Amino acid sequence: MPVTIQDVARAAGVSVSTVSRALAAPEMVREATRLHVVETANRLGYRPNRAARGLITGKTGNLGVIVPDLSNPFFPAILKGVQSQARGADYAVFLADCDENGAEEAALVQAMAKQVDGVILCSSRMSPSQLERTIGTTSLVLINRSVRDQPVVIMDVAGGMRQAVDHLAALGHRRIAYLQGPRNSWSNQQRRRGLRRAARRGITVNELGPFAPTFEGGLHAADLALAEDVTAIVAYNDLMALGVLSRLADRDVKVPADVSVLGFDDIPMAGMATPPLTTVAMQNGRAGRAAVDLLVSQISGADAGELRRELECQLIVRASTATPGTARSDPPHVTAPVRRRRDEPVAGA
Amino acid sequence: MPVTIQDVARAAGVSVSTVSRALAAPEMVREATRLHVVETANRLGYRPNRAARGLITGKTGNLGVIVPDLSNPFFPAILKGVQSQARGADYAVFLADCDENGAEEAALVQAMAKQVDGVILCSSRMSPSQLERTIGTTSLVLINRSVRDQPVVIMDVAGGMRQAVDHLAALGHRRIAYLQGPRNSWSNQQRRRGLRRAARRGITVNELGPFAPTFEGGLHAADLALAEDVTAIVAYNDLMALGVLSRLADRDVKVPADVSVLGFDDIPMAGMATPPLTTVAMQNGRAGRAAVDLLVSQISGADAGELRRELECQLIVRASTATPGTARSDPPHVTAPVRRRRDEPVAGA
DNA sequence: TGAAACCCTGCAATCGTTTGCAGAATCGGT
DNA sequence: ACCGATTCTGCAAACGATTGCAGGGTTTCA
Repeated sequence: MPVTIQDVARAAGVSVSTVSRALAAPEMVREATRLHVVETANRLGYRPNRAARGLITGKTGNLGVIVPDLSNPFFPAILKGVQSQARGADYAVFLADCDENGAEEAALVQAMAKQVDGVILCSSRMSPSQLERTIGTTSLVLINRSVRDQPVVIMDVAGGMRQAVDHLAALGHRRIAYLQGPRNSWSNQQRRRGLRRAARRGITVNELGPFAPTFEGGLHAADLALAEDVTAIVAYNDLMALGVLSRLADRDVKVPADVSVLGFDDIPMAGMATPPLTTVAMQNGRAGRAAVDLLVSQISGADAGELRRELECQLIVRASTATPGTARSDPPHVTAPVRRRRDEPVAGA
Repeated sequence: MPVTIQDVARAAGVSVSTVSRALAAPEMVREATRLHVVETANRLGYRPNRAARGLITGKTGNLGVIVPDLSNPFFPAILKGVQSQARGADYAVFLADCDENGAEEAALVQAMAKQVDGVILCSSRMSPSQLERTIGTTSLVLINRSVRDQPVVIMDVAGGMRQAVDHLAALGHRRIAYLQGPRNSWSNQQRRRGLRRAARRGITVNELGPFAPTFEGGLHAADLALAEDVTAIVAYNDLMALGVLSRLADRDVKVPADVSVLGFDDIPMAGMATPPLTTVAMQNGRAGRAAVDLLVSQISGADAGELRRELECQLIVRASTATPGTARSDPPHVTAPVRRRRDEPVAGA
């Protein structure tokens, strides 16, 4: 039923080789025949069968993307970049969701390997040894994880965090709390790295947690943070920060008057919170596009392709940060802030 | 480099046909050889080349999904269902994002056609004529759109809306506002269909809008709704409802004391708002799985496969709805609610 | 022991393309 | 008009799998 190259050849009165060349290597066939062939092909609505082509060329024209969890808004944002860049480079993309499971992820790469020219791994959950074993199966590009001399796209999370610290320092904060996400995650480590800037700025950082990187995690963390003697709270991500905001509102702690709150990621909801959240934006779409570029250049054999693409993060200042004590009704040096000490009991989970 | 069926055949000391059969048609080969072949295949790490198989069988073992916009959280939720169900049925999935563009969507189906056994269209943006032309290109399953006798998965949005109306009626609301989304969208039409139940319940509905189906659209709509003489506001979706909540909070209108607010979709953020949003949940993951089932059964030629799968919606009652005037400090019959009349000027966009 | 019946296995064609090689066509120059 | 040099074009093999058909081996029964 579908129209093949044979049909076109017959209709155009030439051989299949000529059709193939007319479409793929225009300089090898006379202009007149080329036009004629192209016209016939269009008329019949011919589209080459990529599988057949792949069989002989060894290239499939596909690439794969594996994400840990589609319902985490972070990944669709990247995917969207991958999508459009891939389409531009005439690649189709296979998608798989590994459910946050490293073994599953490795298996998916294996399963995909034959059908794609390369795979993009977003925030890979594989263990180092799994990863090591996977390298070489097919071309790989990693996003948000760096390993050996594999091409990677990295978000400069530490840099983003440094911007956040500088921002808080400039506002006059001297004691801040950092609410950790999953302890050993790459992201959490990077954020902590950025926090080291604080010392040089004369800021003390209380690291709390780890907490679940969710709204609920934020609710949980908020109370603990309030019990510390800090003027600003930096959350592992926006979801947690939103939770913090919500809990603080419940407890009648004013943001940013009583305490400043910072998030990370700049999810769409961040700008819609009350108050709108100051946060660090990552360039997810860009990351996706960059990953495709890296992958394509790796595939096309240009071993001179760059190996590491680092993307800036950008602090987005909104309304959840201000100078400490700013709008407080009683000046801080007169009345102690309504904040509990560490050793006092704390309400809520 | 990759291990082919030939390698396995050579290593096992049999012909390629035997290998093929040992793996695909176990009953056609002696148990002993089968075991031997399977063992060698595993040892060499053989995985059949799906493209090659597809060439001869005509089946690719892939299926495609096209969504209008990955950054709309509605779609990843469906995708996740598609993903896991497809993996279970041993299909790989191609993903494409058509950027809300019907023509692009049609083109993508064409491009995919040769590489997949069927395509799932989520909330297709194609015009009826585009759709008509696309049908027949390949097997199709539509989600959230019904057409001719194509297999479809439908969310019973009208039913969900009826639950919402019944809920409000039971609470005692008599005048409600509906904030419309994109005027001619299928979803908007379905919601309005469900609203017709209101009449039978003695409820008057003021239809406002259309508005952008976004947080900002909700901000915009909130003021207009307040100007109406209503006790409850039903938004086209949660994002708008969140905007409404935010605007209402700014204007010191208490929810649900002064006015009840209802959303639609049950996005993750809905439960985290203050107050947590009463909304209608759709079974997105289920829809994705159902679509795969329909597609697979259609592909495998069972023309007896069902054609229409309707999924219930479920009202999730949280804290943004209550009896009208419930917690109002002054009883409504004493002091008129702080709500403007339609003809008064209204602040904000 | 021989033949029929049956079960396995191998041969070879096939799917739709690409591509090296050789042959056909065209062209220019004399 | 003939020859060599250039273009073009076609033939056929190859990619990795599946599958109809036929042949080889084993078994069974007389």
